Amino acid sequence: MSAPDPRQAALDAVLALVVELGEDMQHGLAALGLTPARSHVLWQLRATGPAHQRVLAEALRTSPRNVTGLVDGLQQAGLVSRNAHPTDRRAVVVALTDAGEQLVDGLEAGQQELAGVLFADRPDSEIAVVADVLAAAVDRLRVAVATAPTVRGSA
Amino acid sequence: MSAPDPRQAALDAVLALVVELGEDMQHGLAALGLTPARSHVLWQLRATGPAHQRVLAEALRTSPRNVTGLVDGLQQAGLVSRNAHPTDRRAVVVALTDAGEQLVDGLEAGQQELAGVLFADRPDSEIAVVADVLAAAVDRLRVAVATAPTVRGSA
DNA sequence: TATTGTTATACTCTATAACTATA
DNA sequence: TATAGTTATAGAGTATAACAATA
Repeated sequence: MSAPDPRQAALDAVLALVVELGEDMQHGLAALGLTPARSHVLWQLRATGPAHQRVLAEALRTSPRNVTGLVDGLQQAGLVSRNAHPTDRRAVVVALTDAGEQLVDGLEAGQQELAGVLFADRPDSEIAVVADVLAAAVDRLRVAVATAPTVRGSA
Repeated sequence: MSAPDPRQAALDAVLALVVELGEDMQHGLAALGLTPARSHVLWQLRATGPAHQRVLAEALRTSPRNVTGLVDGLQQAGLVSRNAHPTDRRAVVVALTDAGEQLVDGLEAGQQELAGVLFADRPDSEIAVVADVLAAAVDRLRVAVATAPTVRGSA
């Protein structure tokens, strides 16, 4: 379609990857009885260890109400447990169960495998450029979002 | 965190960009009274012209039932119209209204602006590498998904 | 008999507001 | 009075199944 702006082409590729990646992830998670939102909770707990629901809500950038629902589902699936806070009887501490921890380990293994599939047959030098440029893009986007209310993409 | 596999680093950057990009898009769309799913319909209609709902369902990889709901919302917002099919009285042809077309134009302009923001201050040579590697990654992912049921990522 | 789109039903994610129990 | 988490309510996205109209 007539060689466009290289930046536009790069963004197009990113967006296409987003779509494809998102669908594959969703299918993979569904096969494990998970949803993207619930897997976020698991990843977060694994990164930070046991956490208050309020802290989880902030980290996931969602409402406390939503965390209640997500933790409900994960607890029912036996992937997390709700524990009493040692000093604050209002607070709930959410922690990964053994099954939950095992499941996230599996997700991480899948992710590494995925990285291999996506970038196979490409020299490390190119991959390094991609990682560098995209990491910088994330930073720029964060700054832009913080400055202006919204930069605006689409999908 | 100890220099990891460059491929893993690149995937991490992609995923981080996905999260940040996704949130910004969602905010931008919400400001226009849109959702990601509805904007997909608009983009699709713009790419292909007026379409049957059944074709839309396939293109969006969702159920016909879902298309009914999405088109309902867009029609109510005055962005698309439902028209009779010339020969098949069962079928409904969905088309962008002028307002809908205008809105997608605006989305595209925002997308181009976004591409500029993300990749500012980077030489074209690097951007070209990124576009090339990511486009290849999308292809590989599609093949992998078609071959194995799911490659598995996470989020 | 097959196809198009709909209604019916259900589940998840998300958000806001009101409420309870603590602090 | 403020905070943590819940219930109440509502809208959107998605999926399956049953159904009407048409092919």
